Amino acid sequence: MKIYQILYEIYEKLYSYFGPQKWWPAQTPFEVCVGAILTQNANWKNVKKAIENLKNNNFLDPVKIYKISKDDLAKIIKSSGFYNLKAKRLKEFVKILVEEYEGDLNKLFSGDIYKIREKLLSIKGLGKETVDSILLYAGNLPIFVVDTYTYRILLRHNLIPEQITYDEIQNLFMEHLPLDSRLFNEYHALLVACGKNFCKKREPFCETCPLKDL
DNA sequence: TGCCAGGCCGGGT
DNA sequence: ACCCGGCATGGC
Repeated sequence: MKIYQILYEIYEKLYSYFGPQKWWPAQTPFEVCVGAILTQNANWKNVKKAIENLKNNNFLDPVKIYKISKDDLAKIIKSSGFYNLKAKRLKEFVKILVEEYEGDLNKLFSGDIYKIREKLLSIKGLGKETVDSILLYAGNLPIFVVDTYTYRILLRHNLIPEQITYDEIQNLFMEHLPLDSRLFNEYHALLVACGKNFCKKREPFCETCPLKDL
């Protein structure tokens, strides 16, 4: 069985089980960026509250976040957890966005995708998953997002070794699938759906998972 | 009710 | 080059 066949089989099974996921759950590209930072090791429901709180206070805007103090911002995003850290990270992000791209995500996203990726990765507090989420879901650029669910699901089906790196998993998808942002968008979202509903931590294998007969 | 969530960084070995 | 503790809330 070829790798790409397995990857397609996973996709097909998840898609027919869960249906289209319509990701990212946000109304604007900037909201995607904020969500990507706030969701670092956090429950999405808590992140949603934090984003709602930003909206209600009229702070879901690059320049507004640029100007507000870190401590005030931290209070608004409290429910997302690690709020002091994340307030700092959000401000680091908008600092670059405002000072170097006129606060315009379209300017940030124009040019070579890997140059943009390096630029974003140079911002303290933005790691690979956060940056790739921003590129794919805010920028609509064809990069595959790897997260803990991706790793856990592949590992549980013995498709990868335990000590594999982020880049290796990402390459697995990107070298064997067409570089299509719509496909990558849906695929990652489906893996998250599967991880949230079935492939839980601590359970050895899930008998009701749509991927059980892989 | 404890464990976990759509990570990342910095310091120690 | 790895490994680990710290960061923190709220859902279930």
